[in-house]
Amino acid sequence: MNGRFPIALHIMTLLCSAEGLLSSEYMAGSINVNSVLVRKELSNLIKNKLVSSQEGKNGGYTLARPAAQITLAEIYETVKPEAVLGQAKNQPNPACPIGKQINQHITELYIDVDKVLMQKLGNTTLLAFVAKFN
Amino acid sequence: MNGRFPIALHIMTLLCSAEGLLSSEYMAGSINVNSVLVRKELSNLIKNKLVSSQEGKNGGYTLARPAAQITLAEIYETVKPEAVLGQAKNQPNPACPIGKQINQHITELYIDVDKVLMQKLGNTTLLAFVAKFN
DNA sequence: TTGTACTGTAATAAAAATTATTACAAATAA
DNA sequence: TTATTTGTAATAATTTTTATTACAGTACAA
Repeated sequence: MNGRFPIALHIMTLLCSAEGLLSSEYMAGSINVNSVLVRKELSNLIKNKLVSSQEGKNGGYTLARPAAQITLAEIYETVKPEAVLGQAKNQPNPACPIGKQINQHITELYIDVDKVLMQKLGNTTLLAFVAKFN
Repeated sequence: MNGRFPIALHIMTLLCSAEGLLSSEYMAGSINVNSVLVRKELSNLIKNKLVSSQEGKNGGYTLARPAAQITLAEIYETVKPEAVLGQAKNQPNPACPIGKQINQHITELYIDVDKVLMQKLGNTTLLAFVAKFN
């Protein structure tokens, strides 16, 4: 697993608590990662309609919708990996009766786990998450 | 995220459906990864009392307890990463009011998510998981 | 209309994590 | 006592992640 979700959440938190537009440079300063990485993640958030941007001088980024209407599930959705609990890159032996079937059963398990996870994350709005900050 | 959980689950599934002892070499053949990696994961499963081993010729591995008494939560526990939904390696800017606090709030969120996840995985025994195989 | 400060994105490099390989000591069955 | 297996360390190869550099395009503002 990588750091995409924490970074996306950090971005969304910053945007939620900001007045106007924020630049990727400013956010990179708060998160403490490279600004190109921030813009890449923002580009992804824009594609998913959670953020909107304004190009040009004095441009920047802002939430596309009210924070009360955005859940953590939607944010996670934008960075969600193929496999919730990890994906091995091996190809199990098709000649083995277990190896032949295991990927299918893991996939089914992951679908169930994902459901539970999304339900949990869907319970918290971005606004509620940010409200916890002092 | 890495492939440790699928591999650990594959190991446990093989052991569950086996009669006697299985060698790491055999399991590596089914999983299709290096046998040293399998032994490393087995070593971890042994440390967590889910597997026991027998050294020497004709040695191998077997479940330490009946599969009906082992849940997927216990298996996940043995490979669980620090951060369920990913960990960024950045150190957020302590001079930023958001950056200063975000890690604490992410940690709290992760504790909640972990609870839900473990509950879900705790509902399925290894025996039940393996029963799905044809 | 020109300079400045942004976004957007590609290409590449650096760093970190994961997996594979090699090697060998120790155990135990035959 | 030989063969087979676990246990583990050291190292190499591969893959993934993150950083850096570069620059085109947009829009504001003097």
